[in-house]
Amino acid sequence: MPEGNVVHRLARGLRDTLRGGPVEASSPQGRFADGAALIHGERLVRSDAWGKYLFVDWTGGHCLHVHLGLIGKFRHVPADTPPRDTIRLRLGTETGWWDLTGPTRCELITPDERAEIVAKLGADPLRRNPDVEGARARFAATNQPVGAVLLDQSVIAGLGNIYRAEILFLCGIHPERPAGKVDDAEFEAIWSESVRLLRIGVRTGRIVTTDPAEIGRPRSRMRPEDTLYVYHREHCRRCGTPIGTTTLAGRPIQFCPSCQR
DNA sequence: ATACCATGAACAG
DNA sequence: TGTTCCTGGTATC
Repeated sequence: MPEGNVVHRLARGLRDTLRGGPVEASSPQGRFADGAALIHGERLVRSDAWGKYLFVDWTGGHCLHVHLGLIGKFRHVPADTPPRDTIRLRLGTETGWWDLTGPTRCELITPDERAEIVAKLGADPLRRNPDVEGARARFAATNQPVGAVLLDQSVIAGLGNIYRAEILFLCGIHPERPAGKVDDAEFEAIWSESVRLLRIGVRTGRIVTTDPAEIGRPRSRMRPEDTLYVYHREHCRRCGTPIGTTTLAGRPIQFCPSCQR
């Protein structure tokens, strides 16, 4: 269940473990047998994440496009792990396997198709030159609730349901506020928190938004129930106020009625 | 054994 | 806005 941090971490993991040797590719489930056959024996050239989209380029010119969707996983497992029949794609070298299950998309695409996907994505806080001004302009131009805009991948790419709730909490902004009424300082805070939190998410491999000083232990040793302020909580982790829930962009979002205005 | 739910998004209407 | 797809851990019988 991935937000941008997971996909960027994945891109890095594939790069680090598959680089060099020819890859062994198969589709135990069968639904990607043709694609796996085309990748089989090739070498990884590039592994790249844009928001929640993963692109892996191979010698021979094939580009593998993977989107994990809500339930997809791409796990690094030991070389002796038996293949389950739900594995859409298995990639590996002697060091171990990468098993892909439950993706929304797993396909080989052309450079043009890749460019079309990337063109639709907004500023990715984890990439080099994100279009922050574009995101700012989109905020200013809409009266959609800010909580809905944060899920729109064409504005900011990589945030999901957990990050949107936590970022708005940290910025003290009520999710139903129209994005157009977010002022400049608040937009800057939303952006800088997106960058900060996603980076922590890539580094640690999980979403931790709470302040280690506030919790009293380092992120690496935080209990799961202490890692978030509002998402899926009964009470605000900071002030104890009962959490409110509303639905934005078709999905539930939690907020603290006391901390967020 | 079965039901339900989840960090997503494409598609229909 | 609602429906659909994909998997697997947990809850419930």
